[in-house]
Amino acid sequence: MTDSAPTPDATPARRGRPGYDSPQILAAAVDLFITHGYDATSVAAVAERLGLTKSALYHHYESKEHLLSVALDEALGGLEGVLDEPGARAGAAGARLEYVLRGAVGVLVDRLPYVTLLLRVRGNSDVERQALERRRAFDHRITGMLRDAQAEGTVRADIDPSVATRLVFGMVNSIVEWYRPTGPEGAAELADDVLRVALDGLRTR
Amino acid sequence: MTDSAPTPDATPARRGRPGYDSPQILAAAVDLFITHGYDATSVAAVAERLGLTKSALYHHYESKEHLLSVALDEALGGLEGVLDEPGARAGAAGARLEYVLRGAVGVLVDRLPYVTLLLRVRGNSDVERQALERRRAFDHRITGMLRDAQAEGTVRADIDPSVATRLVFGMVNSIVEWYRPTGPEGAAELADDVLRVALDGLRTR
DNA sequence: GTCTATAAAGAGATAGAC
DNA sequence: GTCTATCTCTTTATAGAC
Repeated sequence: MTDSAPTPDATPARRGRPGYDSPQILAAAVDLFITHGYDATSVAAVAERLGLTKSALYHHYESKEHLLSVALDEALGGLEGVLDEPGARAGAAGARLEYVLRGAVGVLVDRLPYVTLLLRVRGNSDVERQALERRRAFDHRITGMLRDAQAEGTVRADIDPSVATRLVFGMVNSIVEWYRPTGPEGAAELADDVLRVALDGLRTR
Repeated sequence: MTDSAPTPDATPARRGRPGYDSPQILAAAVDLFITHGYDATSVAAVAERLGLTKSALYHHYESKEHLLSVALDEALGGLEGVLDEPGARAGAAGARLEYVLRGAVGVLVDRLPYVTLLLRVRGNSDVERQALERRRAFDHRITGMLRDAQAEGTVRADIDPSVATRLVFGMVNSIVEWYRPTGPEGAAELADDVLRVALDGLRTR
């Protein structure tokens, strides 16, 4: 997706040493970043996981931070993509908000490791700060949508729209802490549960 | 709260060098752990923040991990304390659940840095794994409460109690990502907003 | 209770051979 | 595209003086 444009020689049959491509290396790195934390993960550990040396890895990615940057872009691109889909751009604000919530859950599940990594970024470098800035922009667009839904009367107006957005996306984002695609619950059911709680609450009526 | 039992000499008037006590050192360390991440924060950085040398700091805490351990205990003790209060132990399950949710928000706000740190722990050492174990035990007690509330009919039964607990506590926990006590919203108002969304949802009726 | 100095290990990154 | 070897810097932690 990111750097995987085929190189001039299409390497039809692989020979000799493994020969990883960039996405495979990225996936391994992200897995380690999530498990042990970005800072606690050494480049040597990523190389070892792949059965490579550090130097071989540096041939594919110019720095540890470059790995992080590509991974964060994968997550942010997915989330921003939801906002650009027709269902998020046309119709009543309440329906658009529902569409975006469902879409965000979908991206979370589809790109679980990348979004997990994104949600752990705290802004300790330029790469991280730029990612946080894109996250903020995403949040602001949702907040605007929720405010519109309050104005049209489909969402309760007794909560500040910014607080409501943060609470609901806090709930959505927390999915990365426990959801595993191998479990009994599918992505669609998960999204249904999220929408049930977010829109109608836990209380019986 | 943790190590602050007064030492034999009560040091009535301070003389000479700063002379920090353990809680002050802990607070500085936790602040840096949160800002830059535990792994990315060096002991030297903590010492520098306090105007001390590393050696002076090692006189108070035997290791970097000991600082983490005491900080996590501060957060876990607060959360576990809520479950031991009368309001969490007697009455209808729905009311107890509501009490615990409000109490958890209170602890989050009161001990914001410590709980923030707790919520970033991933289990990379014995100290972290023990903290995660205590968090899991806390969650299980809440899940039981929610299941009881479903049985008594005060909480909707069409969502798995474990999923419901995770979603609602995902929302509660996400507060540490943005809430600052200096802002316009007080802890009680925040808890009200959380309960509104968690129990009744965003949708108007 | 704080200091200077240092040990020992590991980090990110590069050079240059194959 | 991968290797070995190495550079330089930072890390946690300790020794021992004051």
